[in-house]
Amino acid sequence: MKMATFNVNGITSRLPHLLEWLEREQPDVACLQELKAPDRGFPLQAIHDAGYGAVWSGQASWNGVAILSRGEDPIESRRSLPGDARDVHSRYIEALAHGVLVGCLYLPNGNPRPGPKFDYKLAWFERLIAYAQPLFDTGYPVVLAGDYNVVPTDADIYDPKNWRRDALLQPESRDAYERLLAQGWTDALRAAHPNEQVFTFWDYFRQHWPRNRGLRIDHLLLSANLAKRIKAAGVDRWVRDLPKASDHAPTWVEFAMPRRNG
DNA sequence: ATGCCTTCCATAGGAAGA
Repeated sequence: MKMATFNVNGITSRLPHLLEWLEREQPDVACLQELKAPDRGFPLQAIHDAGYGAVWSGQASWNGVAILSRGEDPIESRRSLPGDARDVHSRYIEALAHGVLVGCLYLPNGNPRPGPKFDYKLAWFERLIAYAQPLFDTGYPVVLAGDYNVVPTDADIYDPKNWRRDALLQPESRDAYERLLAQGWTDALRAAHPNEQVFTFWDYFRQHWPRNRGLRIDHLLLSANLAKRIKAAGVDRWVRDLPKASDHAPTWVEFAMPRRNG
């Protein structure tokens, strides 16, 4: 059982890459972020043809999240994060897929800082922390996967020097991430690769991809019962190397799961 | 301090990303 997260940076532009990736890697569940398309622009037919069911929450121009599930329709349980009825950004969707409750999130970037966007990021993070605690406490198998827009430590970036003032490295952002983990969640990539640098994002500027100047900002957080079943975790870097690639690469975790009946 | 490059929306160039 393999679960992945992929910030596509535009589902319309990236559809050929998405389909090529699904075909080659066959994730059982895929969380997508930055659809940058309204609901009616979601390419459901192509995704069905690839063998996946989907739920999605779109928005014109910005944001937008989706959950794909191989061979079944995900059962949607929620399509926004509670705690602020005025927040209309499409940044959270949740569904039951392959026996796991999957929360797919696109946490606000927060730049420029200081300012209202950084305040929004921290407020969104607090809503996530408040929502995640009772979810963890249910004991249900849960994955909270997505683009967290947080570089957890200085080991998760090629060189923190030029990013020191960026919202992704702020002590407040990192503290919020660590408080979320302190509820009991396991950062799958960190757990599977405790002593090596793993990047999931390389920006379009300054030839950062060819020079492997990356950041780790896409994370899969696992409930306790899933964390003990981690078999492997990694990043599908070949997708970042395609022409006209997203600036993020698909990031995944594989579990050793008991066979389900049927 | 800003631009770098890429997306969307629209059809020029601005907003946003990170």
